[in-house]
Amino acid sequence: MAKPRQARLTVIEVGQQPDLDDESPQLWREDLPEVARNMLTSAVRCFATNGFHGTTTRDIPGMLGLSPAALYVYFPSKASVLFEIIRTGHERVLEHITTPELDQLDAATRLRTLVARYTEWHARHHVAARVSQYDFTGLNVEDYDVVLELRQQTSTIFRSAVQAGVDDGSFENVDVQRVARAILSLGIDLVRWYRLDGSDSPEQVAQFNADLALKMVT
Amino acid sequence: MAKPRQARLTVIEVGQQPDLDDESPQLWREDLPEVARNMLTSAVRCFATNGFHGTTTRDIPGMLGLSPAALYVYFPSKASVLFEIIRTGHERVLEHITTPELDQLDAATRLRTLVARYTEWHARHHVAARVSQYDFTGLNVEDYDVVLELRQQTSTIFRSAVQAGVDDGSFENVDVQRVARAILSLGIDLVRWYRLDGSDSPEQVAQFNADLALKMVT
DNA sequence: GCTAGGTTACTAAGCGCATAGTCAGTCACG
DNA sequence: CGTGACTGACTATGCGCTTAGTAACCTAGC
Repeated sequence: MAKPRQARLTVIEVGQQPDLDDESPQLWREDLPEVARNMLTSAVRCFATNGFHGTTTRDIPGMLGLSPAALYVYFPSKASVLFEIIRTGHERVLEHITTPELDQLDAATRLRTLVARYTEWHARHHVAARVSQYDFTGLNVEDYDVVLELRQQTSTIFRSAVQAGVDDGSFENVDVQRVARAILSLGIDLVRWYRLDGSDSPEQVAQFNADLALKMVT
Repeated sequence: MAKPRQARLTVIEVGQQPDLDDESPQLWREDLPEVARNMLTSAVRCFATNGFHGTTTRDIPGMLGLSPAALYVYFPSKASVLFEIIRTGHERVLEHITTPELDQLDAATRLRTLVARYTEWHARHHVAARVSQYDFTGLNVEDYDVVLELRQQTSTIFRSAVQAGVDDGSFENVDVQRVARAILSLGIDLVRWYRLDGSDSPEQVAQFNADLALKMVT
């Protein structure tokens, strides 16, 4: 029986509170070392619980049973960990709602699909999404700009979908900007209260929000 | 001409960025000294910009041109400042949506009024409301419980209003819990993006959200 | 099979600075 | 001369980050 490399007990179980359980651990880039990906998962949980400024550089590796210095083996700074999380989150949600077949659909189905996908993603990754939304201001200026660009691309996709339905007459003549904002609000605000162990499955909230979006435009 | 008591220039103008301008300064308890109320206004702006943990005890009195120690003349700790802000915010919004004549109205008008009032309040006090929503987790346990109670009262008012319409048949047979949550989301998520100097007045967003709420139940 | 030399994956210790909070003291005003 | 309003100077602790070091493992040569 091999002697364990690491004598100290890992405290990763502490992070397994039900409200911090989601699919965020599967989010990270494959080319990162496994420990780096664990570090991001740990950081996501710390940031989601205490915020970026409320989390210390000891907390993040500490959750993995590693020493404070271990963080700096994989990341140059605490801020770079935050950026990696938020950028990845924004990229993933964008690629999840961007599918080529969407343009072939009629306006109503297109909007339904978009809202359902957006909502389901936020439900499945609500811990990482919470960090992406709430600790946005912890980013430094250059990083902020990168993320802002991704956010604007996302908004544009929703506005276009609403606009398309208004143009072809299948939706009412609604205020496109405001309706798109309201639809995004429903998806984003989910991260404030959603729990995977609650009564609503990701698919159920997704369907519910898609229904609401359709009601908003008719 | 009276020599100014305070030689140092006040930096209160720094807080007058357009996105930090709202009616929060009128929120505080009348029985607090004027300087204490200024301190709360200053703290609201700091917390809204950098979060509770991202704000130092020097920042808050510093915005008023006062020394670091001045904060402790009016408040026992930084955490007590946060609590005063969040508690006051939650109390004020609750008293703003709780009006006796509401029960006399038909279900649709009642819901419209409720949503419009809730939304308008969040628009007018979006800076304080942002702190109330985002720095919620900075509270210690006892304080958290006090605020949670106020939040639950607010939720209940919305759920009852939706339920009433379902019961008397003026609304569709919707999922009351989910619809109420979606309506609250629209009001709360406002604080993430709303600016008083933007294109939407508080009355306009209020009307828009009230319309959306009605669409959700029909 | 055994070891020298190199590599991987971390840690122990701590530096310098920032931060929350304290308290004796000061100063304008009545 | 007292009082209310506030400050200067301070302390103890916590924080982000660095650096030199090391245990465990891998590989090559004999």
